[in-house]
Amino acid sequence: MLPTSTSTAVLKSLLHNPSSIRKKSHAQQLHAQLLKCCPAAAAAAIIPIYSALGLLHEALHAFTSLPSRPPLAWKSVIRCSASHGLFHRSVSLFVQMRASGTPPDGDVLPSVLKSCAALRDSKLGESIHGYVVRSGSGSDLFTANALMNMYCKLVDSNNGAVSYTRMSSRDFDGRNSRKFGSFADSFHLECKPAKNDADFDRVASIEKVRKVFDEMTERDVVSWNTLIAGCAENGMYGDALEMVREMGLDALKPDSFTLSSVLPIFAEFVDVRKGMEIHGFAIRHMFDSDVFIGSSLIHMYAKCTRVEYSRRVFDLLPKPDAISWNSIIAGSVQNGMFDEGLRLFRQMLHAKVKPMPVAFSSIMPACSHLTTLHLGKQLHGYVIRGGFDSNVFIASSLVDMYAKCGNIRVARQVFEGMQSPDMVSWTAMIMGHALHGPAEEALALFQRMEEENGKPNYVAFVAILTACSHAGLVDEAWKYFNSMSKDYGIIPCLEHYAAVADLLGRAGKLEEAYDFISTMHVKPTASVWSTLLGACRVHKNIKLAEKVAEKIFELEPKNMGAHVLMSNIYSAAGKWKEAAKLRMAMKDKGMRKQPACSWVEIKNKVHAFVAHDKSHPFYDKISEALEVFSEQMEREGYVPNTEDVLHDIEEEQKRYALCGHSERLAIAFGIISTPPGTTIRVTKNLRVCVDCHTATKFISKIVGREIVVRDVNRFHHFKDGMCSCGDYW
DNA sequence: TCCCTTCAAC
Repeated sequence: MLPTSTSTAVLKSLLHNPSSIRKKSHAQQLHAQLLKCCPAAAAAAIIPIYSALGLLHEALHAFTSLPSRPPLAWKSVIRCSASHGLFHRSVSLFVQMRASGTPPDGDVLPSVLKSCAALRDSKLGESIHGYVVRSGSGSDLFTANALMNMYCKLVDSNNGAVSYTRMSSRDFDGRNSRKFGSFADSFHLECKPAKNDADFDRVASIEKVRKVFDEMTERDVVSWNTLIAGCAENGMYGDALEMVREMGLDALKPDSFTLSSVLPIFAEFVDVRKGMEIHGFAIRHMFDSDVFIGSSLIHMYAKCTRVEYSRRVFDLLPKPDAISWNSIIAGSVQNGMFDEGLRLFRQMLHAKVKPMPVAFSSIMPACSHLTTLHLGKQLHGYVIRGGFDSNVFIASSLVDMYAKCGNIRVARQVFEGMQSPDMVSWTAMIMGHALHGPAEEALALFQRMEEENGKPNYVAFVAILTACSHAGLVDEAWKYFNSMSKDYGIIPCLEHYAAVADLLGRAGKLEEAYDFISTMHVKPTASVWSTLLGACRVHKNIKLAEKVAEKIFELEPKNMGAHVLMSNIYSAAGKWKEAAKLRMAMKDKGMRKQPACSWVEIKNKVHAFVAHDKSHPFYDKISEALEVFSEQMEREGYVPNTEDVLHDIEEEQKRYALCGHSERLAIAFGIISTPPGTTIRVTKNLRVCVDCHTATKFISKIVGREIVVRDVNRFHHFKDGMCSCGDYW
């Protein structure tokens, strides 16, 4: 507390030593006393103090009361605005400052440049750069660093059509460095040169950064870090790592900023060995409790599927911040630990850490995967209350969540409500329509996207090809597949090939699919072959199936799906001996068939049903309802399709077997547990069988309900006896 | 003045 009355001498000494004032109340008292003793000079004297304390409101208030504004007052409010994230204000104050004839200097330019960077305003940025050069501030270290940072941020990040060549760990080649031993060894990574226009744009922009850097007469660790981060963020990984070594030659040690810029590179390239070396370096230099490094390490380990290490790093952080929480949540979700992700999210809220907007897009996929619409809706509520709903990332993940949880209408509503959807939003929506059908919606949206949003990226093509595949649109698919590389310069990757191969197979063009897969430019995976094996079953081609199965067993000798499919193919053809042989082989290899399971969400609770499971407390009621449905269905012309029942048993038993299918139980339970007219949403871990598909169509008509079934591949919307998949799946 | 985290994927 200051004395109530301070002598002019004390006031003067306080003003000369403003860092001694650390509290808002002290600054305000000082201000009051200044106003009393020398009102004319009070405002000008107090502004730098308010600014230094981050009291923007007070500083601006004093600033507006000033009739004439000294340079220090201008600088203070400009810097304070920038540090509060008020970049527009900071820049407009700078413009006013110049108009007033006050000459800016190296003290203020860095924050102005930072504001330009944050505003992604390249025109403004370049004009400020011009000013920097003219005013001779270009040689100022801080200004030059800020200038580099600005150009890093101005690199066109709008173009999503970039796909970098990923490399495996064997492409790393350790090289010795005198200064940092094994740490510097980590920084050898050759990257393939940039391939497409977007890459060239980025490289060209980084050149501007490089030019500023090269012309600097004096460089510090920040200069190097800025350049390294700029390269790393723009995919120039090799250059980034090379520069870490170069900075060592400049006798500068990488610091925690350097490490957190390069760690994502090893995350991106999934090289846990190199990542661990950096972890070791961080520990030796006591950087490991740094939240920035911690978050990068969590991310890196998660990317390398070592979530348990991520968890250890997280647990050792003394004070995890919102970003560290988000990293561990995202890492868990991305590694399929959805429940764990949700648990951590709740824990974060419990720890009174305010989730940052991105946390919602990290956790939302957990709801999408678990099909827990009620949780997704809760999160949506939280998002709206937090005012995050205009955030494009969050809106995109909401679109995805609603689509994956079966509510394509709300997904579309959220999408249409977006101010400026980006490529991800469009892609999520197109994928949503691809999964739900009809495919025409997806095709129309793709066209709209090309008109409104410009170039589709490679994921957008995955989405549109998936849509074609789900609807059997062979010609359209070829059109997109060809135009992808011809018109957009996107090299097809496994997902594109997989979609086309899947489509050819479903359309019965089995040989064509086989040739396509055999000659594609990417090594086919077992899952690609598996789609063809599935097609062989549908189209009853045993010979090709055997050939395909062999390919799969070569790649994955214990592939469960392929064993089951192949054994079913034999059974369907009456080749019981071969089927039995395969089953025996599975037993010998210690493989167990995945049980069919379906889930239905009733009153915010998820109920699970395993085929023929009688343990549900309402089993009798469910069974009774199914019998009633069966009678009505047969009156309406339903004929059981027992083809999918592959056991060597009597027809009557087969019919009984069908009624025990898990989705049938889940649907029946949904109907008897909800008021008339309620939509039933069921998720199944396998594909729906032909008979259940037919039966569900009848049931939807009989009970007048919409029934939405999500199987491993897509959604089926049953309504009035029809299905949105058009019976093609 | 610099660094970290985020979406879409048969």
